[in-house]
Amino acid sequence: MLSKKVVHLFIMKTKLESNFFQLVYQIVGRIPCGKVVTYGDIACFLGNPRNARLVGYAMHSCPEDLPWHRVVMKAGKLPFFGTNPDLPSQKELLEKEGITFYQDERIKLSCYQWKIEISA
DNA sequence: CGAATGACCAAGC
DNA sequence: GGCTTGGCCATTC
Repeated sequence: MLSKKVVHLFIMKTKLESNFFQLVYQIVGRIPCGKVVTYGDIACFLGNPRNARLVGYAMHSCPEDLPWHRVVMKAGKLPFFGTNPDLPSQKELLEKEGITFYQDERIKLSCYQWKIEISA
């Protein structure tokens, strides 16, 4: 986990939009290619380990340019299995980045989980 | 301001 | 291992 100081700085930085959602968006937007993050990790990073649900709620109304597909559940499952026929499914997007899955559509978290860090 | 909502999580069976 | 239950708390209505 990160030091509280880093988290504090990060929050200060994004204080303009002190909304929980905005912070979530900031983090998701910084996820590197080929990596994934869990809802719980994001919640932890923001200082509220129990807010995983809110993170998911934030994703529900996320901007289109956000790589939301890199956010997965803790068990490695995909939270939102492509309901939109027009858009590529989350699995497809991840596979395109070189991420592979088990047969049961679960991701290999141990390999791809990203340690959240904010280095400007 | 109170009540409902939710792309989650951990514990229990 | 999978399914069910309760709790969490910011956002919305």
